[in-house]
Amino acid sequence: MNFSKDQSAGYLANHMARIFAQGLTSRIKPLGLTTGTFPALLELWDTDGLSQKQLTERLDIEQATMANTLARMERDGLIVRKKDANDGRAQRVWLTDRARDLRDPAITAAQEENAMRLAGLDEDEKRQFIALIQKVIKTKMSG
Amino acid sequence: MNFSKDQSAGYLANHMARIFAQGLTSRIKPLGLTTGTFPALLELWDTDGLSQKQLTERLDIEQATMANTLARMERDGLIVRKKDANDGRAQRVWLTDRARDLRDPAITAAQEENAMRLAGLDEDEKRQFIALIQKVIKTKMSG
DNA sequence: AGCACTTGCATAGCTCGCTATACAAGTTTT
DNA sequence: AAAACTTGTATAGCGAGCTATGCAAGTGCT
Repeated sequence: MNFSKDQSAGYLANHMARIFAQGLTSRIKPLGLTTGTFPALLELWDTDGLSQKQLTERLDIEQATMANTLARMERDGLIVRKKDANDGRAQRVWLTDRARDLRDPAITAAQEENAMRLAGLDEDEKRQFIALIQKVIKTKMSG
Repeated sequence: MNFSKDQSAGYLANHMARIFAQGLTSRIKPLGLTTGTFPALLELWDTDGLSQKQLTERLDIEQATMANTLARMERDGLIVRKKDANDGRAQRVWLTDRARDLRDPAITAAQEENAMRLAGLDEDEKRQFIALIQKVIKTKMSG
């Protein structure tokens, strides 16, 4: 039974993700941000005041993971959590001014990281690459 | 400034890696294995008795991460660490019988997971997918 | 031989992901 | 209205990754 890690999609996916994560980590560290907060920030920059439930749905992240991430974000002054007026269970998440101000530099950092990592691919390859990953992800979401 | 997470290579890479990791986790849990040990096991199944240093180099994993992973592996009876005879600093890592016996079922599990996740791609797409990820990884390794 | 330097590993402490569990606030059933 | 169920968060505890730091074992210079 032969198995080469360098031909294994799962291994390669993990390796590549670590590389992206390390790069983004160092780029956004000067902003006082960490990678785990990024997805939540993207959603909130788009539509502020989402509930924790809505965030987990949009990001395919477990509820417990989101709760912990939001706790760190609140600790670090990026968000405030307020009880929903109509539903005493729900927590609505609101960005602070600081978080709003970080949008542009943070997105720039992410774009730079993406561009650098894909520098070895031509335009066609980049499109294919994105499309293929999306397809693999969709295979899970639908199955 | 527009930025869509679903067009961001870094975000997609992270998401895809999480999906692979969750799938493999559940598949190898019955074997008493976790994903973090998998890369080290692959190397050791191929050539037993590597040093910790050699493992970190072959897997592009930080030394501290490897030390922790090996500590868990030793705790779980997968490996034994023995001082190198010629170099009192180096630890050589040796598989236990149990770890050797797990090779075939573990690799089967990984192959099944890979196959399932790539089920939505045709043969040509699979080849392209692997090749593109390898290329992205290589961009880091060379730069 | 003695000193500084390098190398291999371990440890501390953090983020971020997960599962399992608890619990209070809603909702439905009876 | 009370009981049973569902839903939204929080917490505990673990794995896996990282940086920073410490330290003992080897190497090199003088």
